[in-house]
Amino acid sequence: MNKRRQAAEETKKKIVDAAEKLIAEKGFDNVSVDDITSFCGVAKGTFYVYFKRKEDVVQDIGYAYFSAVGEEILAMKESGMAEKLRRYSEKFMHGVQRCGIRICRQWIKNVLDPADLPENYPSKYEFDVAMLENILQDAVEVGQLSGETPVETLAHLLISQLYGMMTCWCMSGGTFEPKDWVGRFADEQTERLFAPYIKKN
Amino acid sequence: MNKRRQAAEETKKKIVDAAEKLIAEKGFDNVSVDDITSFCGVAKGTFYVYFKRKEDVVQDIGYAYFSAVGEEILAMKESGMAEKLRRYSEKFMHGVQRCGIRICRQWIKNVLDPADLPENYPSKYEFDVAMLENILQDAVEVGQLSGETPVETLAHLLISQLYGMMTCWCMSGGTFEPKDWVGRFADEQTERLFAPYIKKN
Amino acid sequence: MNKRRQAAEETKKKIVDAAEKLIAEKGFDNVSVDDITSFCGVAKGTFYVYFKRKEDVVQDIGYAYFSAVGEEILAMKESGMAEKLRRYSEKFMHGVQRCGIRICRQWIKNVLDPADLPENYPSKYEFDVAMLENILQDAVEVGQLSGETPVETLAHLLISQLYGMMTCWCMSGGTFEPKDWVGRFADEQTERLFAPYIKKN
Amino acid sequence: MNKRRQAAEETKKKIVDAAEKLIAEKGFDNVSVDDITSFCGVAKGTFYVYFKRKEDVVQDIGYAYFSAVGEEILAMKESGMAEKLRRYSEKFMHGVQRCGIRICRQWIKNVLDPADLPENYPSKYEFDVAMLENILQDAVEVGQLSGETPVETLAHLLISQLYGMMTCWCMSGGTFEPKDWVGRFADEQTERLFAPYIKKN
DNA sequence: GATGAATGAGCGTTCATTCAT
DNA sequence: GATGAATGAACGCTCATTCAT
Repeated sequence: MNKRRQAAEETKKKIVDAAEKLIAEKGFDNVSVDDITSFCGVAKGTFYVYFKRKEDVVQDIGYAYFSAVGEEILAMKESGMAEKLRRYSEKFMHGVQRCGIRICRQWIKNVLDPADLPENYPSKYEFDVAMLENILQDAVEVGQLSGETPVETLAHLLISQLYGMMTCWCMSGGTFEPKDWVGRFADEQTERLFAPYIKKN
Repeated sequence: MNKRRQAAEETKKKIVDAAEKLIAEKGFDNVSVDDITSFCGVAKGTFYVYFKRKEDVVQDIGYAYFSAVGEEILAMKESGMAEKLRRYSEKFMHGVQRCGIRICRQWIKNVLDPADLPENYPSKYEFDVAMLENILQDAVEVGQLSGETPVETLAHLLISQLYGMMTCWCMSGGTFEPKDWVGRFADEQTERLFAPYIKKN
Repeated sequence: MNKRRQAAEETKKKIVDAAEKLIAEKGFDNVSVDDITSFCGVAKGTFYVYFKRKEDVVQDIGYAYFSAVGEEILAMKESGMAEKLRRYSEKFMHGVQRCGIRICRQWIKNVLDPADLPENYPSKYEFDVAMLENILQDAVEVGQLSGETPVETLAHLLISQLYGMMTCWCMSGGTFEPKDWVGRFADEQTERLFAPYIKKN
Repeated sequence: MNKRRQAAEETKKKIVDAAEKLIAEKGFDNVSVDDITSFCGVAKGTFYVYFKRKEDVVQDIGYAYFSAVGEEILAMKESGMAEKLRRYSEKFMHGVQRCGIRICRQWIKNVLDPADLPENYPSKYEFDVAMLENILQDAVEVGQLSGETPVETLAHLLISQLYGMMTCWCMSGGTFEPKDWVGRFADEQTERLFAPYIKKN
């Protein structure tokens, strides 16, 4: 039933939101599953209906935001490739700042030490790559990128750069302004990366 | 007897050094008391001979360094008050950088959340204030500061500023250079703070 | 309606078959309800439509086989009582071997520790006794056993013997050949048990 | 202190004895650490002072018996090698029977699936091999076995045979009489194995 | 002062079972 | 009848802390 499904979605959202709030505040290690579930009024076991392991909830934090970014870029029909990429990078780093250091730290940790993630459980990194692949594939189809564009490789490369920036930002404790870096990246690195495949018209 | 005292001092130092090394490397939460004691080859219980709680060991990290700083300033018989204060701040922040973020974070945590510290167990913050009071009191006695100098208040104020800087440095992940800040502080804030009490001669 | 009934019967069979396969392979304790239901493609809750507790599914394993045995004996119109009993015992132990130790162990466990079985949920033991009672009652009616035959008592006694053998076989890990034992039993114990009530003709 | 040590030894024994009793009765999977510790009146955590993991306690069951066997064989100064080996095998299998199937099953499981045993935690298998090596080495030194005897290899071979018998005995549910097998082994296999190294005098 | 055995609260995780849809 | 989201008790294990020796 649609209603059942919707209720479940809401429960999951309650858990993710509680996790986001508590982890951003106290750090991943200082928040227990019990804290999260009792904060949002569900049973402890319910957490494990939605996440195989405590760590996995972190992957879902910011999901709504980052999904919306993907949609937004796909909707930019009038814009050139360079602009799309710059906007994507900007929005991405904005999301990073929005989620905060503690959560980013956990994202990075999960990438560095993927442990035994169940197959059908994509890390945030994989989610991000997949979304960018979508964007690039779409650009190929509407003729903004050439048919030879190595979509997968480029997606990995750009996302890696963004994760690198996120990491630096975390390690720096959040001082430097990612927007400045993004500016430089979009104008230099990224453009150089994509230049060979961008079609002029 | 002296020998026993000395042996005890050495045991404590072994523990503190082990704690410093391990915490700096892995973070306070990821180091257990067992890790610390087995690393330096003493029994678990010995830890609690010297520290009431696991957190307390952090207060002693850097103790030797910060003590030496105090001694050094007191020995600067020829220098003016402004120079002493500037030097103190510089050395202080140098010690902060030397101990590293993970340890500073724990210092700050202990100040923010003093919990149920046993009365006769001064936090690092209190230790630092007391030392600065010593320095200021000495300056009053040698006539560098006026007899009306609110020693305690000023000590708290300056240490607070330094702790503020330490906090910023931690939150920034260690990027910005505290020395620059110290320069400005010593020249402006600190001087303004102490100006009314500094005696000209 | 008939169709619905049939569909339900099939669902139940799917569950029992999955349970049989998995339990025989891994043992009752190492198979979860989730394992069973996801193995046969039904929802977790469906299991509880058919069984009040996880343990109860074991009672239904081999049901088809043991039912068929009962039918077969009832159909042996031409045979004498001794032959019927011997055939029943043989077939019974054959079914036991067929289901395997792990499942038998669980049958025995359920008999030994009936816990809070819901009233209308006969254990396999009760099912077996009831079936044998049917066979004996039929024999009384066709004149093979005297009217004084204590049907219920005898059924319990014989089934107990067979369960004893099953238990021995389980405890022995399945080495000795139950058929040999059955041979001796049918010829000695069983015959002596039933002798007073078997009518000669 | 000796007293402390002794008290600890007793605590460990209490735990092992409780584990032996409960596991032999209900099987490893149906006994929790809580069951064991509360049965013998110690705190849950105490269990983990002595054993890294729940499984490890099984390795210590029967320890006293098997140690005594080793001592006994070493004390058989007057006996020939063949007799020593036969006695060892007999006593070993007697110990196996004494501990019961459920515990043997767990021993075998731990050998088959050593998981991540900590280095200094020998499995029962390793303990048994080491003890037999001792016995053989002693025999070499007193001149019963030649200097060329491949002590380690032979120890492994004989223990493997005994474990093979234990496994068969478990799988058979305990029916066949290990003593008979041992008889044959000691007379045939074992003697053939050791024959080339036994010195006649 | 030093020890290390003992403690017990707390954590992450599993899973049989319930029940509204 | 079938579903699957929700539950909560129970488990294995960790670890800061206490205390008799």
